[in-house]
Amino acid sequence: MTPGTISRELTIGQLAERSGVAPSALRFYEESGLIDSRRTGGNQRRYRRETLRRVAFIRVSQNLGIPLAEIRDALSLLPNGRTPTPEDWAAVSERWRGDLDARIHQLTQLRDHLSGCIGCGCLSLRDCALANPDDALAAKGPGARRLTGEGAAGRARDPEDEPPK
Amino acid sequence: MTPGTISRELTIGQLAERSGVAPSALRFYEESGLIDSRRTGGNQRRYRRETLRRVAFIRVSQNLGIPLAEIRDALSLLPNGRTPTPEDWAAVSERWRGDLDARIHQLTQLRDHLSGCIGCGCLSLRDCALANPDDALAAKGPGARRLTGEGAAGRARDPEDEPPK
DNA sequence: CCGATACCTCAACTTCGCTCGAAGTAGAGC
DNA sequence: GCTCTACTTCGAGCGAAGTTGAGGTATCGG
Repeated sequence: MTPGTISRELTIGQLAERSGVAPSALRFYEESGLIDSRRTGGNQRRYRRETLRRVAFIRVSQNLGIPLAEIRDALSLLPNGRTPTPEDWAAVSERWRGDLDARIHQLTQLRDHLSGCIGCGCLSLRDCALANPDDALAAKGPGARRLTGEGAAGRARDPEDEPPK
Repeated sequence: MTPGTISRELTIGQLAERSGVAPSALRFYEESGLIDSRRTGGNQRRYRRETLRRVAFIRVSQNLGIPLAEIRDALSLLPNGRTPTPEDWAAVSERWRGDLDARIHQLTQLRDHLSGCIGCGCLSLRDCALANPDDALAAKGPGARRLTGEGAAGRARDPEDEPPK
């Protein structure tokens, strides 16, 4: 390589270090179709620098509680071939906006009512939307728990269950 | 049973129906020390009605992304023997307050900056706190993913990775 | 008193998101 | 050319949060 031309590609170790994601996880992401790489003559992975951005997006999204499969779908909106522009990224991010809004709303409600609600009998839920994961968001909310659809924690109001005092 | 004296206890089926949580899950919670029951002569479970409230709390907390082990710890603050008062519940709920506040803050930041941030290079993170799960909350944030400590998604800023256009 | 339905235990299996180890190969520095 | 480290694949295992099924027992309504 001529001087001044630094390698614009990353090895898996470099990508791991810079993204803070373990090589094993990166291989796993690749296997799952979230990122891709080209191979050297000796079968080693080389990543475009842009992949750093992809990995960052993946971690942020995971943090949001979105499963990898869904993140993969979102990433598939990015152009292949061409390096994504800020506009491309904005379009992808837009996907989470609704989730994000709903989730913030839900958590805010929860914060403002949780303590009182549990004690008072409201958290026997039903109308109290707090614990109510019937909306799509809550179901996909935090994490790998694909609460298997169906009204989890619904209809629990119990007139006979009034706390003492 | 004398008429007028309705059974104040619930079978597992009744608890399941009213809480929206499957019997298998309730047995699992019991095994994990989150709820308890007395047994009939024939070895069947009978739950105090108060358990409904406990289960509701469990689901709400899970929804927050808190693992069962931690929920168990929180629930252990409730008095044993005596039926919890609203004040008891408030104390338990107080435990999540910090998490809740931090999480809301994080998601709000994310919402307000996500699109721009990813495209602009900021989401190569480091200073941009958005994807940064170094704080305790994010780690325990969504779900069963105990991101194994260590700065996941840190130091990824790359001056050489400027998007085109 | 009988039968239907709901319950019991226990072990095995599932999904997600990885990690670990073994056995072997590539590539960079001296 | 040699060595050392970083890489490769593959299969197994893990932890969380349950579900499923087999084989057996309670309890309730008629």
